[in-house]
Amino acid sequence: MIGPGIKRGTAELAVLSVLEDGPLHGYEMARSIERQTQGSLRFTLASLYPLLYRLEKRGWVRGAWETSRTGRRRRCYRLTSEGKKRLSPIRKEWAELFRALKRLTKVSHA
Amino acid sequence: MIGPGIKRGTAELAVLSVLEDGPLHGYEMARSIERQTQGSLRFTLASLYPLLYRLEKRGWVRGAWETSRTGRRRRCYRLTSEGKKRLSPIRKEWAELFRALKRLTKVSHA
DNA sequence: CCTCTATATATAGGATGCCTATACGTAGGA
DNA sequence: TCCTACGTATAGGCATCCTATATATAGAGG
Repeated sequence: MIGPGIKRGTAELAVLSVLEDGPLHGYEMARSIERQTQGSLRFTLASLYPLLYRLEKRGWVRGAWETSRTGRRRRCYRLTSEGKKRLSPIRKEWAELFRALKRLTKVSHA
Repeated sequence: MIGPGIKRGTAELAVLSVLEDGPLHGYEMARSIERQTQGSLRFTLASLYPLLYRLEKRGWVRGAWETSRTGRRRRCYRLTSEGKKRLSPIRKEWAELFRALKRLTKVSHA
């Protein structure tokens, strides 16, 4: 049974997924998601930041302030081992949603 | 670019899809969606009815009161030609979301 | 007869997640 | 000087889903 949260949480899956490939700060995450999906999926920073705070509060990601060469302060997030562990069932839930919608309708998934 | 609405509207796609196979009343829609997805996707009637009113207001479905043999009154909804026309781009948008998430993460879609 | 379950529609109220708008601030090019 | 890119942060709004509740008929079992 797919929970209610899954039908929304696209951003959560996206963020955890890009963080799996290595630490990133918020601004770069948004860019990375947009680039990797060729512009299909975009999130505003205003939705990403609160999401990152939630994820950090849960212990799925950990943020650390750093200062770039140019002296700009930014918060670099990395996936925790807890977060890595949680990603797998989330992916399974999404796969289930895909299967369900595929059965119900005729959404191609090429 | 995937619109903001698409990341939710699972119910909309589901309802329009089951109505494509023939007219149904609300209660039966919920059963049909659950059955066709083998229980993976369920909606409460409390979310389906308001959705049907919205769809009817847009002219995508049309509801008609009918009385069953047993004398029970119920509202039978059918997909309008307008609704049929709208279903196709919605499916395309979902397919795009699937592709995007597939690229981003490693959601299997078997 | 009474109660329980299935059928059937309807609305109120709440939670959540994403949005726009706005704010603050640095760096670099025109 | 102004504009764009970079970078984080919060307030306020809206849509969609949820739970809870109301109403009402049909049929089965006690």
